[in-house]
Amino acid sequence: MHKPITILLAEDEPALGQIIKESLETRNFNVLLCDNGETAYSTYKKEQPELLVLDVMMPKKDGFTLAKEIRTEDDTIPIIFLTAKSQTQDVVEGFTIGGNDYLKKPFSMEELIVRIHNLIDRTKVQKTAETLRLGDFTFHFPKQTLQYKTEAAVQLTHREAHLLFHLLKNKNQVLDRSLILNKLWGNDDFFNARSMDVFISKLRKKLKQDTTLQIINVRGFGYKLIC
Amino acid sequence: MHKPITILLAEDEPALGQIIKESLETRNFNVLLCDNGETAYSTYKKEQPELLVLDVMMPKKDGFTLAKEIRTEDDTIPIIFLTAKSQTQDVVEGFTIGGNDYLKKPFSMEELIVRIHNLIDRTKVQKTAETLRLGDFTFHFPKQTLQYKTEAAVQLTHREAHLLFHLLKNKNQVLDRSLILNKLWGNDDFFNARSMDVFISKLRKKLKQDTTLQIINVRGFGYKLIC
DNA sequence: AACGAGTGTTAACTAGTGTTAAGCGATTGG
DNA sequence: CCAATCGCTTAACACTAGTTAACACTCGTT
Repeated sequence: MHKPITILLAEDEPALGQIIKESLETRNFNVLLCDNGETAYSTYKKEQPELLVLDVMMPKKDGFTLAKEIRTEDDTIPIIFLTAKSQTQDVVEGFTIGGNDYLKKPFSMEELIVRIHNLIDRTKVQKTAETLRLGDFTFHFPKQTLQYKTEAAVQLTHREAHLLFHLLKNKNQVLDRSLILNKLWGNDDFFNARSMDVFISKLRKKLKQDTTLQIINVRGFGYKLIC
Repeated sequence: MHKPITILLAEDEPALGQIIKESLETRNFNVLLCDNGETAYSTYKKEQPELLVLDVMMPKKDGFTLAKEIRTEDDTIPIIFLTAKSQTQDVVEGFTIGGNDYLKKPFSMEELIVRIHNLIDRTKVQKTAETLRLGDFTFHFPKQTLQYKTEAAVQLTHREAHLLFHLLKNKNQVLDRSLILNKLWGNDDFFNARSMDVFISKLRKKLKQDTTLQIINVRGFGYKLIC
């Protein structure tokens, strides 16, 4: 059993807010209910929830404005907007950028729960893929950059970055050849294996500034990144 | 306390105009009263009010004509029309699209004030929803403008704006080439793909003031906007 | 109708990326 | 110790993407 996820729910209509809160609680979420944008903001600051469900039309501070403020402090937290039917499609769609979603009222509780799970999964994936330290290097996987100490960051190619990412994820363990080949190339035939050799060679070259790092070969099995 | 909102009131009947003006002023609005369409237009140009209350029947220039002219310069400003009972229903309703509302004479001052507040809330919500943050840039999709910090906003073309919008909507994720091509160009043939390359190039140029932003290529798949 | 500004497409050239090939080096089991 | 296999490295190649400029088209103005 995982520990419950805390959701901040801002909804000014008391009856609806209570129904949503209770439904989510039966799904083992921890729900903080606020009835306007201002208390929602202070609750956010205090409790640091993992996800926000915000009604767009609220007294004192509307959902979009609130979202903007919170986004200046955390631009990865997933947000679901609850919108009245009067809201035009494209205005709302414009706000679905980057970890946002929206739901038109009236909606079914099932829909809401599905979207909550989607967003949580997506951000979990993203979090594992941030900046990684690798000896004297800083490896930023999303940006595909590799920086030696404070020197200028070197741009890696897509293949290089993914290969390094997998090696790093399994650092100090043997990483199976065919496993990577299947994951990055789709299959582990002879030619792809040769191609991978080339990339291992390239990575070694790019990592040799830090002599404590080594990609060593385990004949017949795969590679091991020592660090 | 917020700073007062400026309302342009165009009403040719002096007594009525004065009553409305005074009522609104007690509600802390700043009211500019004009008694015909032409002076209303020049006052609009000079003062840039946030909301318009226009009598439909006015000497020199009627309210609808005036609204049309103003809408060519600002198509989001909320407008409330004051109509005589002689006005047919559908003519008036046709004009309520897009941030407009209307009120049949005679009306109560309360009604007017409620509608003013509604429209102002609605446009406030829209405005915050429409401006998107992108690193140090502010991207306004409907206006197709891109502003670096507090510098003057740069006008984007239609293609540039749409492409950037989709990249932003899928920020930090790979956005499939053929998906964008089908969405923006209609199909993903060779020539459109070359055309898209050109726009990616243009966007990179326009975004390079903020070095934390990058449009990186994922060979064979598409692009990823890092921010 | 002619013009010009602005926008998007096509074309030509350049740069970058990943795959294939080939030769050499290392490791291991017989 | 030698042969077979596996891995390493470099370079050539094919393909994808990037950049710039020329061209074509649209639209509003004169």
